[in-house]
Amino acid sequence: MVPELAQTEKLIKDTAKGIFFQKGHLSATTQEIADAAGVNRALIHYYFRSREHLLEVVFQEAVAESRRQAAEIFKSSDPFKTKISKYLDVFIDRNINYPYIQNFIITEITRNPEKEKEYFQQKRENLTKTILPQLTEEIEKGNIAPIKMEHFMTNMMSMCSYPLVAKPLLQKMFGFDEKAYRNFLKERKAIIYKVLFNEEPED
Amino acid sequence: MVPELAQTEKLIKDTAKGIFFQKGHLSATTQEIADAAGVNRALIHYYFRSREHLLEVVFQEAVAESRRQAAEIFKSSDPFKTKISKYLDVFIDRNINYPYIQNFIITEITRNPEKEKEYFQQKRENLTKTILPQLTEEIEKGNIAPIKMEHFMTNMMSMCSYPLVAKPLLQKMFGFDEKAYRNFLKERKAIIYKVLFNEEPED
Amino acid sequence: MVPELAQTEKLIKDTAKGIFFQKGHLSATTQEIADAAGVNRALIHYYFRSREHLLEVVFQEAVAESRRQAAEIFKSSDPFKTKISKYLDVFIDRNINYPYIQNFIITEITRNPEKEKEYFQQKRENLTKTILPQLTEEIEKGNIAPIKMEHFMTNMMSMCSYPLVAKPLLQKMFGFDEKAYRNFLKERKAIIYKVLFNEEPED
Amino acid sequence: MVPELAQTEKLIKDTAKGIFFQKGHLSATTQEIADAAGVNRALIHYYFRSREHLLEVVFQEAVAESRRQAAEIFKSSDPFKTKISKYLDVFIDRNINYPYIQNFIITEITRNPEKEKEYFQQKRENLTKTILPQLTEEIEKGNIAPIKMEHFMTNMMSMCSYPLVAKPLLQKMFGFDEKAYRNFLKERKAIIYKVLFNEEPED
DNA sequence: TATGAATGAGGTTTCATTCAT
DNA sequence: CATGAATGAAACCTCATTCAT
Repeated sequence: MVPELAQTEKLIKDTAKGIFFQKGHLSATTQEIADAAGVNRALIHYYFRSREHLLEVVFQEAVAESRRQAAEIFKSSDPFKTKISKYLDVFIDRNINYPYIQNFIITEITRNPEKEKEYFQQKRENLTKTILPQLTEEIEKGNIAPIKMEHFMTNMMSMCSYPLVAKPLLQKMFGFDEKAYRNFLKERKAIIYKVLFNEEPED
Repeated sequence: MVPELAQTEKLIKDTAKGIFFQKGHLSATTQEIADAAGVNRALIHYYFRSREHLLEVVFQEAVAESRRQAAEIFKSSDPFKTKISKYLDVFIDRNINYPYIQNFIITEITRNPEKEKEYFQQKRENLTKTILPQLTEEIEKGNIAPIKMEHFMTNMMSMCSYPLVAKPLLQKMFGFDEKAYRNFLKERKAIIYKVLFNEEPED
Repeated sequence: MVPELAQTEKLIKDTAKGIFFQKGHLSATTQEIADAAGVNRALIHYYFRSREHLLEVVFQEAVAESRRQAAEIFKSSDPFKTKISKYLDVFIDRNINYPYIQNFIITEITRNPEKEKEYFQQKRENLTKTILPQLTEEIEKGNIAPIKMEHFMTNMMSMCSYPLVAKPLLQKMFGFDEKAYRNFLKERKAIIYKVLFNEEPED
Repeated sequence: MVPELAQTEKLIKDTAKGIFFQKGHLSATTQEIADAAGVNRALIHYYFRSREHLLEVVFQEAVAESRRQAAEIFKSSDPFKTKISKYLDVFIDRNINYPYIQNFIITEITRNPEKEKEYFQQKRENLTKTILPQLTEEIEKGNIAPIKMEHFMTNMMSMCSYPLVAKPLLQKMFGFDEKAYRNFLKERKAIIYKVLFNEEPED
């Protein structure tokens, strides 16, 4: 009730982030968000103008750091396998807290394939100009078993994202509680590395 | 204009199946479905009582055959790797036509984790009573590299489902048109087998 | 309660017409219109999609006949004064039933001057190509006292429209009830003619 | 940033006056007014209690001088035609700067006919006790063609007010820019006099 | 079996207004 | 004086669903 230095905007953002990306309730109502944050519904519009804009803000904030880290990793001069290893680490560590961001991305792209056009443009360039040559080189050196880039990437993304996207399904299926599931996700870093390269990761 | 007796129910079902599971428009309105089927919106309620029930019916119909086939495969006396190989074949061939069924399953379980309780109960039993012993046996025989059952299953499910769930995303990223994407999915049968077992499939 | 052959759409239109253009309540709510018509508010959207569209439909319907009649009068081969006389007759007779249409037009043009652009384009052409030459001719013949076309038109429009636009104001000021006001408006036909041409109208 | 003591109230009033009565945006939001004045929205309520009250204040201020001048004119011992001539002069000169005040008056009276009851009471008395005898006298003297007081007043008010009320409409129709329109309005003083009395004004 | 009409519940958004500092 | 924050009321619109024929 006592507003402290515009904390409320952050409160709303954090609440929304929790509902959208931790609980996975992407269709949450402004009323639900307001209730969860303990504020008046109109306040959401006061700070964020529209539900859509709130979602956008919250999403960008949630992925900004991930993307920055990923870019940094792939710009480095590390060997290819090290890059992948670091990427797995960062990807899982960050998404473990917001498991449903991946669902959101998928849902958005399905609903509106033109959204984030420029992002995909850039991503595609990265793939052909950065990943592809490095992967090819490793294959030629005999360090990696021959595989098309698209399948390699799909394998990696699948094994990283699906356990997030399908979290409740796998939890139910394996009987994992929250803690066990977090642990399971952490284990996957090494598992995925091993499956991709058929060898144990270094550390 | 004169519908052949009771064909309309099927028409609605097929139309809904297409919109929901082929086009991936899970939030489609009854009006949209009715329009696509060329029927009056009220007919949907006449035949299916509610939007929710229609979705349920259409879903069950779409997965029934898959589940039957899967059950049959795992009940057989084939060697484990053969079972997996057959399963990959069946799973991809069936889901290639309804790529968004996996999204629906995930969405539903996320929204309401208690849904399909008995199905998961049974699935979990299958895992511990059927898959786990067979996998353990193969590992002991040295046919498969040591791996926890949960990771093995997650690897397999991830690499099967994610390319369906995230179809538009991968299409954009790789620049695949519809035909190329279908082809890509078919190739994955062998790819997944190889990644799981580190050896080429037999046929 | 017993719907008779889609009368309801007409009922809503007529009710809206009454509220908007007879009572002059241009800011009437969809709820108010629905209440006045005795229907559910959503029905208004069922038939007319949006409040704006309803207003548009109702407006066009209300002015269509007026415009047709006016066009006919000015296309005829009558002498200029006869045309004006007929126009006064038609304008007042029609607007007496929907006095607030003039307010609506003014409000709309004020709010959005680009609306009905093409209508004004045409109106302006009419003025310079049709009215101006005829008025000039009459002046040269000595039938009308010299006056700029713009002032002539403004005089006429003012004396026709203002008593509609400012109906309640004049009613209050003169102490006229509804019947007296209608009568007053009818009298104005001759008055305006006389003021414009400084002579009695023929009939 | 440091406002000169109590200038803000005037700033808000002037801004509101401009928006309401010069730009004709009668439905302007408190936010819009605050933005235009460069002040916080809450200040409007601090000084004026409510949007409605601000409008009232601004309106009264805008018409006070006009009414004072009009009263003075009609209280004088000038001949009737002189009075009218002076009134036209004053009315147009004042309203040329606030063209939309007339719209506001009309809108208000339409919305709530009981508003300004006492003002109309008095106006009506003026008409019967002051204007009517003078007009009658002039008619009997043969200085003015016979006409009912109500029509005379309506003619005059129409020709004065309508060009203000319908400013954008006439501007569009005649293709007048702002300057041309002001000029047009000034010309109308003589035009109206001539139409009312069928003779040129003296000066 | 089929349909046009009708409804109620609920969602987003806007706005004047008030509060607390 | 001035302001950012907060609120309640109300507006528009959409949708699944039901009704009456």
